[in-house]
Amino acid sequence: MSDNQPSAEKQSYDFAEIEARWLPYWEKAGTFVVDEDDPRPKKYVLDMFPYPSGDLHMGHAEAFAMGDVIARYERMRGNNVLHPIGWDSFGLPAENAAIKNNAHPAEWTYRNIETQAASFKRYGLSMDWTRRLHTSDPEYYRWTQWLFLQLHRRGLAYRKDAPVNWCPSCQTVLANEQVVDGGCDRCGTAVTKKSLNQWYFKITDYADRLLDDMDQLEGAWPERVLAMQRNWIGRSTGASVRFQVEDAEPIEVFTTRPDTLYGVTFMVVAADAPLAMELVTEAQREELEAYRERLKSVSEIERQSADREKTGVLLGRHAVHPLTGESIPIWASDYVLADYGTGAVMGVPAHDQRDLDFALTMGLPVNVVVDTGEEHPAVSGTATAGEGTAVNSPKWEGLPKQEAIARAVQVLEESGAGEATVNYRLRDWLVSRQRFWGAPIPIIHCPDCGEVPVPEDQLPVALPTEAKGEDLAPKGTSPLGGMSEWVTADCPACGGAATRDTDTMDTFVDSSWYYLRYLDPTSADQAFPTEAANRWMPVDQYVGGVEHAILHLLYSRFFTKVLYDIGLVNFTEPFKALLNQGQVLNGGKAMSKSLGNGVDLAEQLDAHGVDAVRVAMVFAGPPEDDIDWQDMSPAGSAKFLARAWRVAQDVTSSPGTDPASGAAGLRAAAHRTVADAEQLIADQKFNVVVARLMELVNAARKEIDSGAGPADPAVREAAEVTAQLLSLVAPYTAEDMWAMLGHEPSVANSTWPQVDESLLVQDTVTAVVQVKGKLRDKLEVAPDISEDELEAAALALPKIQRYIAEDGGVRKVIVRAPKLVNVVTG
RNA sequence: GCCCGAAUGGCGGAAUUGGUAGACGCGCUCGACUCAAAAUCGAGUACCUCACGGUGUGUGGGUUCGAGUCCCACUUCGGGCACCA
Repeated sequence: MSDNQPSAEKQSYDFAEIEARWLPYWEKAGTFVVDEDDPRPKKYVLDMFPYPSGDLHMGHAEAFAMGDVIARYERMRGNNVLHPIGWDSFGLPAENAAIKNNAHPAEWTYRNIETQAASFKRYGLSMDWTRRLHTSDPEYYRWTQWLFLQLHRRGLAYRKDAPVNWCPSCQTVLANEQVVDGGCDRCGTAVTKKSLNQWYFKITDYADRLLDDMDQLEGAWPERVLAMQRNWIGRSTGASVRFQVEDAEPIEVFTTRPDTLYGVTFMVVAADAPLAMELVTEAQREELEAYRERLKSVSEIERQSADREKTGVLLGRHAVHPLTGESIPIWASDYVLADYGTGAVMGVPAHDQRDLDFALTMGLPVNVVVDTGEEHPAVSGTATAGEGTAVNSPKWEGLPKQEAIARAVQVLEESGAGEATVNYRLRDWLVSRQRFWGAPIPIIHCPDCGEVPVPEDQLPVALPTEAKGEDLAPKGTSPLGGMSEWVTADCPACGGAATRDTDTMDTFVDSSWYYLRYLDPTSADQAFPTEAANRWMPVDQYVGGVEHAILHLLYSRFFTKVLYDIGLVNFTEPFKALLNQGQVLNGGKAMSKSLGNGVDLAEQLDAHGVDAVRVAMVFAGPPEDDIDWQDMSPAGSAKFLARAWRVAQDVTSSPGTDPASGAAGLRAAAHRTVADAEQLIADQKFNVVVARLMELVNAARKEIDSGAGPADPAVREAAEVTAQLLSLVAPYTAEDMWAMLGHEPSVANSTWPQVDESLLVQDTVTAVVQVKGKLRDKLEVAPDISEDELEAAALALPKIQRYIAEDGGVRKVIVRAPKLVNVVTG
């Protein structure tokens, strides 16, 4: 290793030279390649894989710096660490670039991947590059298709006609989760509704498990992510109630407030649901059709606005109240959602604000059936939805809310008019897309046999490689549909002429299982090896942005549960712990081209060095907080790194020197730093780890310059500890220090320093003396001082005696030996 | 509207279980070295007060010998969901 040792004469810290020395070394030595047969405990540390949009940016730099701290720490702690990298490489931007440049999306995609890969390597991440994967490789999406077929086989992938979210700009459908504030989450265009036949995954079958299994994640996932998922799944308990209808099928509704049943004065069905057309009388048909026509021009953003004026059409038909036999008018309105519950609701205007707004607009009666002590809703305009006592409700008169609900359910069940029900906000996952650059859905449509899965041995259904430019332009139907040679296929069942399904899968399908593919990314026999999955999974630490709090994480959790049910894995949650790193802002705002406040990562790396940028990222604040580039100082970080490096350079003792005889103060500082770092890393306070390291470097500097001198064994010990701890954040500098100190590379594979507990025991501790809770004096005492001794010493202090005399004597003394005495006077 | 989270010097942020508020860094001031500069090293830096001392962790209350930390009410900011019956 003599090649790697800097020459003996003093040089100055040169990050470029240090980077040039170690980057090729790690690659050549395979420092971070995982040994599957390593018997040590496993740790799977995973960063959310990037989308290849141009080069890496500041956000990547932060997130991957955090993940690498954890991976490197776990490695030095004696674990066999799997820390892989790959690319989420299907998706729209590649397709748009291809249309613009008259090229195939693969060109843009793989060029960007190479750029990013080179940047990731330069960034010094402790990745196992041999496991690299790309979701757009046929070798990968073959298995995405295979998984689709497994879901299909179990009835979890199905097609239905339904109103779907449609982005007029991207010319494709969107999942519910991809509609943000009524707009497309990619381009922001207002989403419209369109009735289409589309593929869905039946995630709703897993709603309960997705909720209940969150118990496993409690404490290890950010609370807000768990809250968002709970909210998204939105379980509400209540009752189904059936209302008989004159000359038609009964209408079933869902309600969370069956106790308000006596307050029903009307019913409403979703105007855009087929049910409305079924119920409408001939006399009202024309009016309903006109209303439905008007609704088509209303954007989702408008429609979702809660304070919008209520509109609706009377259907001319009446339902029968199941308890009173009263006749109830049925309306159609757009304030009722077609795809939640049954698409119909019972209107209880007194106790539901939306129903009240509707009733007041249409002049419908408002009957109070829960006495909450508030003003009559018809007068106040505010529905009373809170706690209260049932009134005008013969079968549960006088009961408080919760009891009334229970009683109402019982009454409904006895009368056969309804039963207790659970409803979810979660909808099935719409997975088909009318775009080119994704995994084709492996289904063949046969005029005789219908929907036929592509046989597994014929996977992958590969994308055409010659398509380019205008071939890929969005047309409202999949571009694949225009490639007739590709579309034509023989039916696998009957051999007759048939056509391929021309839609591709949502890219979130690709990313729902990639963490399993890393376990054997090149396998041509299986999606992933079950044995290795059960050994490596679940991921011990997942790191990524909070923007995936719902979509990707929910889908991955769903996939894992499906795989568990199929018997392919023996765990039910994919990610044991989750760290959401914050964003890198500039001037309080997210960096963006339109604001012109972007900071180029490569320029910063050139100017300050990789390590300085990484230290700046980690030191700027707690990992989960947003950090602002304006508040950061990569130059300051570089200064610290140079300081640390010089400490190692100044060490004159030989490697292997016994530290026992070294300066006691510095030894204690070094061991205290290691002990603190362990706790701080467990608490994910990486910024404080850096602060502690700065203190240690300062202490070592002082010892060298004005203490025991550079030859003191404690200086070597401190330098070694610094190199090891620093390697979590600044791998290049640390590696160079480690080599200067005469050790074999790599510091990344060195053993985490052992804390000598006896060095942490201090000779004296500072006891604070308070009078009535205010700090008045301090005492240096032995750590094992008795309470009586400490009290006596404190009371004997002249300053304290003065306060006692002034304040009228001692009333009480609280002693917490050896840290504190509080004298209560008066 | 509902659900989460946050608020500490000029700035980013520290502060196991309630027990020295402001670690560490940035910035700023001064000094050493230098012909000079850079780099480096050292000292100082919450606020008020000449000082003794006093005041201080978004606001107002409370619990406690003692509160940044616990409880109640509120304010502001950030995030999520939202006509989900």
